[in-house]
Amino acid sequence: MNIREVAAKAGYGVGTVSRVINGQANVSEQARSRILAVVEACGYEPNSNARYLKRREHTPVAAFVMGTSNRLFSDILASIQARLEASGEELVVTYLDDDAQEVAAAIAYQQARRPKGMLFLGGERTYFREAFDQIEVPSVLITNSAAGLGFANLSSVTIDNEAAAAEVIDYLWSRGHRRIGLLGGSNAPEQTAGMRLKGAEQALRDRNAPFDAARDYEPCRFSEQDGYTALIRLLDRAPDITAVFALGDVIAFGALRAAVDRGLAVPRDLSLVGFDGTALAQFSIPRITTVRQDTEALAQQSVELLRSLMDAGGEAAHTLVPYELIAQETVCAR
Amino acid sequence: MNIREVAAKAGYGVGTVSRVINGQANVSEQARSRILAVVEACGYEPNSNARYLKRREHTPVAAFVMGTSNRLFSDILASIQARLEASGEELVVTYLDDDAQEVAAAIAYQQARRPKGMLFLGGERTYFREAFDQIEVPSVLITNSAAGLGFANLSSVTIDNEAAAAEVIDYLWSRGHRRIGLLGGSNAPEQTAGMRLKGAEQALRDRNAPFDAARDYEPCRFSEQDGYTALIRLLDRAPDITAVFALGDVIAFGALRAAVDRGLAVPRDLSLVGFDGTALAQFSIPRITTVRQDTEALAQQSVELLRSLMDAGGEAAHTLVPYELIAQETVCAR
DNA sequence: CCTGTATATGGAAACGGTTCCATTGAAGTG
DNA sequence: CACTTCAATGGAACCGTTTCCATATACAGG
Repeated sequence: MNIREVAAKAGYGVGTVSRVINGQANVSEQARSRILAVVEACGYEPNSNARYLKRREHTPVAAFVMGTSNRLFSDILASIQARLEASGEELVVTYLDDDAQEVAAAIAYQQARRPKGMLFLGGERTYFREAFDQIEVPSVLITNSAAGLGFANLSSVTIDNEAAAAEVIDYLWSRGHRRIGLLGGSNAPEQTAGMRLKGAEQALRDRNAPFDAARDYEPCRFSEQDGYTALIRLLDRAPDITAVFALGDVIAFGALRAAVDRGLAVPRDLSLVGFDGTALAQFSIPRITTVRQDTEALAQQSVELLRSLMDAGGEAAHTLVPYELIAQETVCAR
Repeated sequence: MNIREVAAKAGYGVGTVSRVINGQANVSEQARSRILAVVEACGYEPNSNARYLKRREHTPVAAFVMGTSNRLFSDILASIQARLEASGEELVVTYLDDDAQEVAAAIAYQQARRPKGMLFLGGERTYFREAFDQIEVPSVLITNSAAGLGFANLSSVTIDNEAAAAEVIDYLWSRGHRRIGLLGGSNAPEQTAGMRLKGAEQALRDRNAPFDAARDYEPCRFSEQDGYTALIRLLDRAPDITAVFALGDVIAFGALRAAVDRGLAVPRDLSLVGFDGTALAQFSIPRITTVRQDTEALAQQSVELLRSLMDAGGEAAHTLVPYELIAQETVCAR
């Protein structure tokens, strides 16, 4: 069933049918209803390839997810998907390891099909600047800030990671912790973990805390296994820390396990704070004190922003959404 | 840049260029290398819409994920994605709640674009039979068996859920547990949880265990929150159970939290077994005894099966992959 | 040298939409 | 009534591929 058959059945020309389908003006009420009746009866669906070919648009919105382990991203993604679908847009998702070559190749691959827009969830490496150089369509980084990157096509929707991290340090400090370890992310300064790191370090410096990044900070990827290994390494190097701030819940979850395996009771022997506010923190034993990111708000803002960029164009924008420190069971006073 | 420009630049006709790009025979070595050089130099990428339009194929493989909370699915999905990409295929992922209307609509929507094939991850409801009625392209259920459904287009790749569940019961029984509660899934008999339920019930009956489904089984969705609530309800009803078999790790994770909140020590007061072998079970405190599904094998078999169905057609097939009971820390002897 | 077969190539047609231009008829205007 | 304007419509051309058919060239066998 194609548009010419529909036109023949309805007794109109293909042009009129096309106008009806796309809701354009200059169609009589009679033509509209007659054509819609035929469309309905035949279950006709326009061929999206032909449509996109002619419109010279391409594949739908492309999303890239860096790292599969991060529950936060599944939650956000599901919400984004629902929102796009509500307005009849498709989403093509690519899962990636946080690896330079792979990311660059995937972006190139997707962009060759000229998507209307792209979304990026997560990613921590410094290669970002380079991989992003090739981006030509409106794109939104989610949970990663693009504010400092200065690309005209790169918008972002995040929480204020720096402030949130400072708040975590403030919280730990007020509970008497002085020697605080940091866990997770890379040292790519513009990316999510980098911002959290920066906020935390600054807060520690502001209080003249004895913080030495080389000793008290252990970078790692966002997965339970990496969090586990990282805490072991951190404790070997800095056994006198009384609290650990893990820059993500998955990391904190792995670290919690590592602490217990080392015979440390949490929070009695070691306090722990996570980040993201996922189910992991909410249901683990003990419940992990964390910073909740509003996944719904992140999804909503991203979609809204991307749509306005795709439809109307305009400058890249950088939106902040609220966060909230959730005090649970993995921090105690010293 | 389109194929005609490439042809002109290389000094050949469009037919030859097309043959080169698609790796077909009857092209001279000289033509091939000359054309490939031009393609390389211009960064030419075939327009996928035009290609699909002409080939009368449509959108790429469509995947449906029921429920966002299941970590198992993220893992499998990432692996599938990588495998499809390796052979130049795209994957369009739709996340869905496990809700009848939504699922039916999403299938209809995707199928209207005539994908080459479809993949389904999870899903527990009885509506499946009806929603699947409309499926016209080769499709593979992953972790859900389609063997009993009898649809010609519906293949499946799963573990033997019935046997695995029986093995869990066997394990608990051998540790002295007689009153065993079951948690999770719906009572849709053909679906994943249904098969596990059936296997577990049968194993209990085989041993003349005092199992009463109405009392000792509490259905729930695959999320931590649902697992939490479900265990509370189960314990209210059947406080004398000594072990709980949760039909998924997310459920077990939530249930573990619920047990602790009720003041029950796991495993001393209550033993717990999960299912899936995700990071949740591996890192939780205590580590949850579970059945590991080989996500790589599931992904590999699914892709292989789907590809052969898409390329060569043929009968629906039902593949089993191995599983493994992993005894960890949430079961103790009675 | 002629014919037959295999290989290499060019190019038109077709896939199913959208869009633009031409045409028609009706309504509005002086 | 002649002339303009405008809404409604039809249909050809085009988007960028693939594919099929026609043609050209090479080479083998008789």
